[in-house]
Amino acid sequence: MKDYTKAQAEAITCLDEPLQIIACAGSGKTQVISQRIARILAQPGVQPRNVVAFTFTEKAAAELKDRVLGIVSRENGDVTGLAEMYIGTMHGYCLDLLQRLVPDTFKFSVLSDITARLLVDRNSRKSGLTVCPTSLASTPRLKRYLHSKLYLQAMSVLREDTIDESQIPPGVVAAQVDYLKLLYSKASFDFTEMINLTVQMLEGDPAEDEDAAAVQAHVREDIRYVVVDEYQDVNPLQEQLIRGLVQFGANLCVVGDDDQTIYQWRGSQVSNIVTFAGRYQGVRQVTLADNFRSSEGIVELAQSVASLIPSGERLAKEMVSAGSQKWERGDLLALTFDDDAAETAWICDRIEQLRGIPFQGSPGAEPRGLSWSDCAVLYRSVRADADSLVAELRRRNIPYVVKGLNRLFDSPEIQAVVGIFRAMIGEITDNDLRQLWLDAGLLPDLLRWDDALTVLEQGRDFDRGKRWGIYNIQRLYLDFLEALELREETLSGAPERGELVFYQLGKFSQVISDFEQIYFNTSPAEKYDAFVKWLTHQAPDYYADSDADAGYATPDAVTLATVHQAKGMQWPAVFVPCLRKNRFPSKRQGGVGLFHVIPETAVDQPDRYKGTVQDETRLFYVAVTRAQKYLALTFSPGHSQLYRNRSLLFDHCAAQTWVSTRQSTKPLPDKIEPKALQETPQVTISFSELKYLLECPYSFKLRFLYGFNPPIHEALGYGKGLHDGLAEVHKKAIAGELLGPSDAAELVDRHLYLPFAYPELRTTLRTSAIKAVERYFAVHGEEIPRTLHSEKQIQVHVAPGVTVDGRVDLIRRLDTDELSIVDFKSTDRAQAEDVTRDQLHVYAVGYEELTGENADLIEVLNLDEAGRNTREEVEDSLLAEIRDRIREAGDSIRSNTLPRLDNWTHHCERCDLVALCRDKPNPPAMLR
DNA sequence: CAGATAGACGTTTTT
DNA sequence: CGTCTATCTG
Repeated sequence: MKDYTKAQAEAITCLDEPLQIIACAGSGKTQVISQRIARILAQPGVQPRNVVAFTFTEKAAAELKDRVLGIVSRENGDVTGLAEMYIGTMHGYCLDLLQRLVPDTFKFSVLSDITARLLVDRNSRKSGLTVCPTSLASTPRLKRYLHSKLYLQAMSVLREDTIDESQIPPGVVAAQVDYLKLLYSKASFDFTEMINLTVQMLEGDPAEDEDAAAVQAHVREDIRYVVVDEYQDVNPLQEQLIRGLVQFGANLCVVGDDDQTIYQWRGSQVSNIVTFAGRYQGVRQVTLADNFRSSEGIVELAQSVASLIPSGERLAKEMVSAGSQKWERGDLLALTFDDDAAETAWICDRIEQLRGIPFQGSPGAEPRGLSWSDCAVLYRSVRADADSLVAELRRRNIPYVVKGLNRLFDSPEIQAVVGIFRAMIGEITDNDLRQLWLDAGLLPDLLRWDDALTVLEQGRDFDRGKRWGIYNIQRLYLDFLEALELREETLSGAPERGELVFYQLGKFSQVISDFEQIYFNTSPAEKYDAFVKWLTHQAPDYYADSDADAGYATPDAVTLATVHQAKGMQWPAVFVPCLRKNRFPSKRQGGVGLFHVIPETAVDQPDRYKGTVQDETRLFYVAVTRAQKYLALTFSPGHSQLYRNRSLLFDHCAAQTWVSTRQSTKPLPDKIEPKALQETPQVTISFSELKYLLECPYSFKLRFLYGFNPPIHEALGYGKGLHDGLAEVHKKAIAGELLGPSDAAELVDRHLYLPFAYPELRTTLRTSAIKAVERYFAVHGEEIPRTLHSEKQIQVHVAPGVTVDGRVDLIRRLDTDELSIVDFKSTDRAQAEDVTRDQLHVYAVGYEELTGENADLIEVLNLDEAGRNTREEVEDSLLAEIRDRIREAGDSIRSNTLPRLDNWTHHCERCDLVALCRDKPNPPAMLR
């Protein structure tokens, strides 16, 4: 405990009172939370499953998990059972909770922003979109495509915020009812509904609703400690969730910094954190004021920025520098330039100057030379302002990464791909298409073009068969690429180009999946027509700010990001350019907005959704506190009238004594060898991903790094439905309730969801599913009471930062008293889950980590009529070997060495993406 | 010099 | 559609 400050130690040891930790920037918050969780776990009688910790992002969760694991294994030497502690996002928690305890939701899947929009657009009336009234005189109704985003925002706000329902127009209420009806009829959650339904379960009457009773019983029995990180960004619905989880007396600890609230436009409410102590009884407040990240100059500057926020809207606190960095005159700069070009040039000059300057991460550490990745340029808007810097960095050959902006549809490669479908419906000629592909540099082998055209020709023929499912867009796309024999290596240009192009092609495969998931059951001609229209008019906008990070490897490059994306990060040198009036603080937005659907007065603190000067000040505070030592704030007049003047934030900073307004002419210290700080990224993969990785690293790369998806199969959902049905059987058995063959039809009807099947297939599959369940009861009925666990969540920690997680179908005690790990297998041709011995041994490793107990047997139970079951002993030698192989697999992801198999194997035979990898070997001459 | 009016312009994003 | 700026008007 002596490495901690007094405040930190107080936070760590306070386990029994409601605790509010106010953590200033760089105060070692994550370390404190992890240490506190380790303390909780060390108490006698506390099990890992008694602890729930929420983070804002998956990334933050991975980091926290790894820290806790590190501390626990160091201090206790044993991490058994830790997989049962939940550390993750609230969304993930709610989804998991529902799909464990509420059988009706087992079959539900989650819509992304994009697929939710597609669903609303396609069902414009049924979703309520076009019937939802607005207060606009000129646009009395919302329009398809144009307003689906706004409509979804309103649908979220209505559920997430504190709303005065009496003020909501009846038409809007009716629209919302329609929307939810559609969502549930499609067995889908949007991001809000996972939390909303969980809250309903937590607040429902257990006497009336058996699902609510099950959820509440679980919470009452298991949850004893709840920790909420980034508490300042919690919205009212999430606050309700937290209250529901602690309603039976669990301890609550919230951690946050009100000065860093930057998501109020998404509904988060600063007042949650500001009034926390007044809303819960006997709250202990601890302020972590020591900043271990930045120099005194930066801390003082940040303090002066925070003081611009009116005192009634923030918690009083005084951040102090712990002296981890030394402030020197000239580290902090506020500079003005005549134009954009001069500003950009200076930033590049400065980055080049700083490269190789000795830097110590903490006092006493070995100095290293700063490198590219130690510099970050943070914008209010990357989209609006970053172009000129990108051009200059490229001109100077300085490596850089622009976060979160990919502009997928701008690239000639994607335009060429879009051309395939435009040509298909006759919007452009085949010659135009060829020209597009030539211009994009995607035709290494012109001879193959005719084969590709044949694929197109066949695709155009809508009289091939009656079933709409055979007119599969994804299939056509992959066939087209296959006909061209397009390979990563054979593309012209620099070697990295192949990787870049494949990344784009893979993203496009994801675009097709998104579309086809919603439009699968549309007549072929209409479907292709709608696809092209969507690709030209909507998709570029939908995907404009979609995720662009390619894998886990971190390049040594300058980071360009928005301030929002920089949250939680730090760099030795930070640049904040384009500090222009109306940009930062940003001018308020016009346009058709939320309050044209929902009356402003019905919402508590409606200003959140509009953006205030205080919000912008908090955002700027976040930007400043990212810097460890060097911080440059710059301004040059923008091109348009609106952005000609200096930002008031810039002027405020320039007036601070710690800041220089002219760069010093004194020479910088002597340079040493630049050495990038290599952070080992956290790698978390699922069992199914691991399966691909162990079989063929390149197949893993194509699927999970590039994003290629296999075509949708009409029977998709069959295997899942069977699994879910049996899961309910076994879960009920654990609770003491035994189902039998007469329940088979009801089970299948509850769990089998076949969104892509045509009517005839649906009937066939339903019948065979019922038979399979009946057969299961007939063959295994007597063993059902021997269930120990069903759908058991397990995790394997192989090496620091490498986690594999997944679920084991069934764990049971045989009549021989042996412990058996069981995997169900069904012939679901869409997702032929081939369970290998390797994979089952991974389960055995996971089970051992979870319970400390060794499994004796691994079994595969085939649910098919003709299928064979297998049963074999767990092999200890294989267990050790599998650990090594997973560790290697983790390393290969991090270093991005994911090569093809050396030669054609049986894995290639069954791989549905093999066309993107290699040719089929020629059959032996005799067979030709 | 206050007030009216025309014209320019349009952010951030996890789950 | 709303906000900010420049310019015009009395």
